[in-house]
Amino acid sequence: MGDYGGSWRYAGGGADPRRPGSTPTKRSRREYEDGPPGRGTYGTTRAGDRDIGYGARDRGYDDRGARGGWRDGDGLAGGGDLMSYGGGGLGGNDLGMGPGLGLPGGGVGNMGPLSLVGIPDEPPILGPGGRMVGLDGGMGGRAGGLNLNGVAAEADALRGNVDVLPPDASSTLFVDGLPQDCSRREAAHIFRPFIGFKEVRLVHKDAKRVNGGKVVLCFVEFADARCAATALEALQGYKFDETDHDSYALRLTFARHPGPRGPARDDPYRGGRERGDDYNQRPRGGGRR
DNA sequence: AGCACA
Repeated sequence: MGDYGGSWRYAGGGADPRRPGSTPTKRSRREYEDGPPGRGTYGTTRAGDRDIGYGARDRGYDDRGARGGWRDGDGLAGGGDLMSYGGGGLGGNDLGMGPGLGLPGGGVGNMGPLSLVGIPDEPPILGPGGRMVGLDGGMGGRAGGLNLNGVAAEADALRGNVDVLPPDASSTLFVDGLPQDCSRREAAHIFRPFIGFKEVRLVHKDAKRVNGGKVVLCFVEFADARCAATALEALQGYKFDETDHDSYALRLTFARHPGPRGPARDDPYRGGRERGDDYNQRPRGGGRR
């Protein structure tokens, strides 16, 4: 029962970037980066309808992605490579969220964070987008005609109901509860499927308890707060081993001091987003030069 | 509950 549970929603229901007809070629990718900063139309939230279950937690999303056909590039960053996901290109199963849309420099803007949760071993599901929130930027039209295969609940969940983000929302997630031996690569696999994912930073700290060992903290950078929020909600409580009830469950919050190292200083997108006060106040580069 | 990197 976190603070965020159900109290807000986020833009879901983007079109699947890989859907035919709007194939994100390298050329068209540029368009995505220029999505209008506007708010889009926030759908109303239906009260009581929680647990969107983007599937990250209840579908076999963990390992298949990791071992499947990732084309890894550098293996960790979200941006850059139009990888074919699960080896499938358009065949998307898995989460179907937009890894194919790894945007360099974080340009997702307010595109619906999720295209759609894939259903393993189901035919490809295209972006729901019944109502696409603020996605007019460059997807080349609305995502009509989806094929939801009659999964009504899924459709509802993905329709893209949005409320405002929590006040402390930021583009950086703080993730706790990773196993000690979790590698950066492994952590990145968890978040990469989410649109707007950029980077994972692992931090090894000593546990508070003296007898405790190390604890692994994780900071995940997203293109914007809404993308982060989507991942937060979807992965909250995510268990590494869902068969083992005692296994690690992720706890995700927004980072207290979102200090995105990126976007790079020359990234034009940088100006479009508000930054925390203390970030700007923070001394940079140690004094005079 | 636990928050680092530049």
